[in-house]
Amino acid sequence: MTEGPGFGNTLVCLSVLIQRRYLQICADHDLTTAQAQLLCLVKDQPRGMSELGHLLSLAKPGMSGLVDRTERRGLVRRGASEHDRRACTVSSTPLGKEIGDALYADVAARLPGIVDHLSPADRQLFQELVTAVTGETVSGPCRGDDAPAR
Amino acid sequence: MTEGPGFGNTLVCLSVLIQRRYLQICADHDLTTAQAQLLCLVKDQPRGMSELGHLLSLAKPGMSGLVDRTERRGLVRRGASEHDRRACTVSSTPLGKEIGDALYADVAARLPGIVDHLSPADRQLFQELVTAVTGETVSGPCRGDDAPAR
DNA sequence: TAGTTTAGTTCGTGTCGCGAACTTACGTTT
DNA sequence: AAACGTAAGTTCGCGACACGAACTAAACTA
Repeated sequence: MTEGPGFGNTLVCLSVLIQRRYLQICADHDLTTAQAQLLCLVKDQPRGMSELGHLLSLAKPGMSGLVDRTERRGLVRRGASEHDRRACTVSSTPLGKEIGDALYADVAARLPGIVDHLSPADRQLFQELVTAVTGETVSGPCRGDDAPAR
Repeated sequence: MTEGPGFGNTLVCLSVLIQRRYLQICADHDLTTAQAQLLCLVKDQPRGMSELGHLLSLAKPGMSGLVDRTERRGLVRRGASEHDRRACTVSSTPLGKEIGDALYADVAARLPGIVDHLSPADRQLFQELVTAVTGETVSGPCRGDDAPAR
């Protein structure tokens, strides 16, 4: 137990810091964070609803609603699955792909700004550690796996 | 620009990781994250609505609603301000204080679990860097100041 | 005293996400 | 083949959350 008692709370503060900036970036692209995350998962490949629900830690009604709203904005599209007539796949429309790519680039450009006041060496170190913490899952955009409970 | 293109997204992943765990801890204390943050800010001292709105980055209707809901649960109380009959202060009830303290302790105990798979040396390093990033604001619970725009 | 600013509230709207109940389709069993 | 259990999504009703606009009341200012 090397951590001081305040470390847990500091982590919350860090998360809030990131979330606020992320929210702002999403808003600049006229997206909510939920729709942004969906778009990022779908912009380069179609995915099934249950897969998305698992990645985003959403139950089925949550996924349905999110896809509904995003589809209504013309960013995403439901398609039929090949081998299962119950299932459907979610893919991005050209507009969605465009917005998703722009958002991704903007996140890459602007989010690291929260560490601007660190020295270059510390920035580098921080980046490596964050990558280690989030898991070696550097796979593409953003995963969301997290053993839900303990 | 030392950061790789994926760093911004990695930060989002980290934030999601923290948020999910935090959400679970809050749920275990029967709190939403919004109410938890409010409670933490108020459990050791009364604060005014506008101060809270600033700390939580909420507009006035958002604050009113949040305090409404939290007050309805008996965790928080509105009181009159000394020098301004328009203003009101928000303070915690004994129940709110109790729950807030328990939540705070639980956050301190369980949130650092996300770095469990790091080596002790890396953990220590990570903790220091996160503290540096969130600002020297180690003041008590959790602040929320963030220059809203870029 | 009149006009302006400030603190909070109320109202209407939209996003978000849950549980419960349901429909449809798949897979298996008998 | 008919029947059952299971899995994928949807719909409904609910509550939390937070915004802009419009409002009230108190404080400040001229």
